[in-house]
Amino acid sequence: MGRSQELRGGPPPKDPEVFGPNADDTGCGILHVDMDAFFVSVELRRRPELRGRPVIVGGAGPRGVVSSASYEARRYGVRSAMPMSKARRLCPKAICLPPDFAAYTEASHAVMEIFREVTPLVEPLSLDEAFLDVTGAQRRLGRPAAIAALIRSRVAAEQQITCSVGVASTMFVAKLASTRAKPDGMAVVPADRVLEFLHPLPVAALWGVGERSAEVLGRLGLRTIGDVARTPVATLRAALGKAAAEHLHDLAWGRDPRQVNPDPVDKSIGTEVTFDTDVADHEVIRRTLLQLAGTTATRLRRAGMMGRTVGIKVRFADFRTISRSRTLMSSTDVTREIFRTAWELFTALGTRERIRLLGVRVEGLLPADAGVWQPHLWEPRYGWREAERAVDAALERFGAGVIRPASLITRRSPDKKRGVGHT
DNA sequence: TCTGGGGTCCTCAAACTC
DNA sequence: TCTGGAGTTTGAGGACCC
Repeated sequence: MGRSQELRGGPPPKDPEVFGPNADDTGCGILHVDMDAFFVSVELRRRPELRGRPVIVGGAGPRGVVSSASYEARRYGVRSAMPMSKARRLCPKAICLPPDFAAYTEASHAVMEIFREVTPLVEPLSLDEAFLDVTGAQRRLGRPAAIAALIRSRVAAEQQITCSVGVASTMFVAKLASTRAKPDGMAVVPADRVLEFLHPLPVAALWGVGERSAEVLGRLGLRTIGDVARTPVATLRAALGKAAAEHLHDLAWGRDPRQVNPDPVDKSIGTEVTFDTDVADHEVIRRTLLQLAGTTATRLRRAGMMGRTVGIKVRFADFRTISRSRTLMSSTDVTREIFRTAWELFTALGTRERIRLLGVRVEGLLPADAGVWQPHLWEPRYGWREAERAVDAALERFGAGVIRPASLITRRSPDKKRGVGHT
């Protein structure tokens, strides 16, 4: 969940007069709402006795990372995406909780529902943040800053979660503004003061600049967004490529043509797993790929989508990561077909190396009812697809785990992270 | 220190098509 | 029929986002 505040927004030069809640919000129809330490906040609702204490939500296994940290834990240097082992070292007193995505998803739906009562133009970015275009809601609900305040108070009152809101004329600036407002605050960037807001910020605050690009820009002597703005696009292009150069130069001048899109379509669906300990046994790998294919296929069917390209991702013990993919004759959402392709892609690698992570992904998605699915000539009218749909229905009714491929049935309860199917 | 899992988008090269 | 070039598709890899 997000990069650290230092990297993202730099030291926030808080000036309530200029970028505070009372700044001029004329023409600032875009809101970016970001929940504060969302996963932790959801946990604290049901465990209020933990309030005020350092709390970390993260993977419990030996290779888990921090998903969310309370502000008390952040004081010790704990950050999201940090290995849990390091987080525990930095803050031994922290209470560490395993993630409960079902609870976070439910809380997220409730919050998004509040947003949709304000405007239909809501674009969720993840479970804990969303863009809202409130341009059309102003006659009904008042100025953008007033709408932002309304949202903040409703989320706090109805969900017992604080959030921060950025109010601006573009999505990019609204996002930076919400970062500056954290925690539990609001920032307004007046349309005529965007450059004043943007240019002192570090280059890493630009959307699309991560560690690598920041390093490249640093070698050019570019430290702030203002530096990027004043650099000829041709120079940026030579360093970063055409698309990135033009994109960053535009953002640096406050130009962001994107509009809030309430119906973004999924382009791929996939599942991956990191083993607790590296695995070289091909039988374990085969079973893991079958399980990953099954999960992916189930998610595809649940989403009503099919895809034509099947890909695998393999991360070796030394963290080298490769991917392989193959485009099929027609789209699929069938476990057997996805697994068969994934296994063929894997065996074609001819590797015996120890593996840390395996992933299966299906790309090139189309709605399943788009009529693009073509059964093969030799495929029976009612085949695996129908069988798997029946399994979906049974799982829906009787719960996860009641049905699974015979090759995944083990005497022990399955634990994919230890390698599927040790018997 | 030792790096999750879900994704998107871009670049580049090779293969393919016209 | 062969060939070169342009455009498109595919596949791999990497950077980045939350």
